[in-house]
Amino acid sequence: MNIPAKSEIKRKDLIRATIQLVNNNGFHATPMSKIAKMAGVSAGTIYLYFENKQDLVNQVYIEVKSAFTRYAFKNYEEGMEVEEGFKIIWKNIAEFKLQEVEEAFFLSQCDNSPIIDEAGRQEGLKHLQPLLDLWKKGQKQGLIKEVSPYTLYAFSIYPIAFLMNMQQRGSLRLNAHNIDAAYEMAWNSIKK
Amino acid sequence: MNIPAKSEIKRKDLIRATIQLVNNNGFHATPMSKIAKMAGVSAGTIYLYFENKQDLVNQVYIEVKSAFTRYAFKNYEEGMEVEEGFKIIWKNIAEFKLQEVEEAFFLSQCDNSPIIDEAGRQEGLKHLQPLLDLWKKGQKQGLIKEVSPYTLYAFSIYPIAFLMNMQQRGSLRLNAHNIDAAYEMAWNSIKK
DNA sequence: ATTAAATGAATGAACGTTCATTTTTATATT
DNA sequence: AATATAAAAATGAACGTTCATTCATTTAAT
Repeated sequence: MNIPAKSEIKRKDLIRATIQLVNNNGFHATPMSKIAKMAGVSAGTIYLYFENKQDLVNQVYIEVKSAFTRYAFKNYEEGMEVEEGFKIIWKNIAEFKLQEVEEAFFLSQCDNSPIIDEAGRQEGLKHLQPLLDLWKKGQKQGLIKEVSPYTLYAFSIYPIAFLMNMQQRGSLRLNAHNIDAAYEMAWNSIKK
Repeated sequence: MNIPAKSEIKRKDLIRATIQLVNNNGFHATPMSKIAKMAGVSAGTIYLYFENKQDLVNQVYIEVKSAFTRYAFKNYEEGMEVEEGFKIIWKNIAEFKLQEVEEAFFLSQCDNSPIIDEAGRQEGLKHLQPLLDLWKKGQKQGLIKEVSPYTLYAFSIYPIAFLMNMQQRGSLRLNAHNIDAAYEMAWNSIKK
């Protein structure tokens, strides 16, 4: 196990603080001074780790997005049957959004607003390639509807974000039973 | 035909400007001075129509949300068969999001961020009641899955917002054929 | 003793909001 | 119809605050 350098600890603290504050107040209503205070450093220190505020949130976005992707493809291998593979990935994503609430909420806020510039967004999109490949394979095998990957994503993955938001607001309580039902709906919508 | 008072024209101009600017820059990155300039009034004038900035976006939100709801239930009547009624409402919502892009984009941004305070959000939620009633009827008749209305919404309505965002970013081009396919996916996910 | 890391007060730009003043509109008087 | 007067609407410069960023100085590490 690597012992992280102190500087790396501070960087993580800053990222954690940014996520929390942006979740609660939004990007522009989150002053650098508060981020610094929450991370336990002084205002100027942020600029040793990040160029400026925009660079800070870009880096946070990319970091969280790739944590998400790592989580999404846990236990998944390319050789798998289409339905089995999809189920694993779907459940991973659901689990991430329920376990890592702060990070998931941050992502959904970024993905639905102009906070992140186009460069950061492109960077974040790449990572879902294995899922797109799986869908393509499923379409070749006649298992999955012949619609664009965006449409498949819209009906099978995107709804998870809504469920998470509702749970976050206390309007909904998700348990294993609910999640199984939701998975069935996702699969029913994309299967041929 | 009513001729709107001049003051009402200015109010509408301010609302239109707010939608456009918040869509492009986000709420906090949209100064009152720019809203005023785009609406063709001076900064101080805004405060004759709205208490303050928060009140402005709250009112914009409520106004756009109720325009959306009116659109959603066009040609719908309570006596209808469940599947027919759902199809009409679904297509209305899709049409709104494709025709009234600015307004739809504004709503999706508000619904995924802390811009709108809880009061405004509650106000906006009420309006979907007829759809919730229709779903309840469908569940009684054994036509629709026995899951919470949030879950039904997540899989059948919420995806439309994603498709619209992608079309807005040029990643996707929606035509009548696409939309029919998308409707099938929505129905497949919620039907029993 | 040298280098690197961190600090936090200072700076200047930008913002929301106010209000004394001006401009426009409506009403009354000749 | 023309003019005078009052009321309403609109203006935009000014105010106080907040913010991102900088940098001379201090503290810690090597």
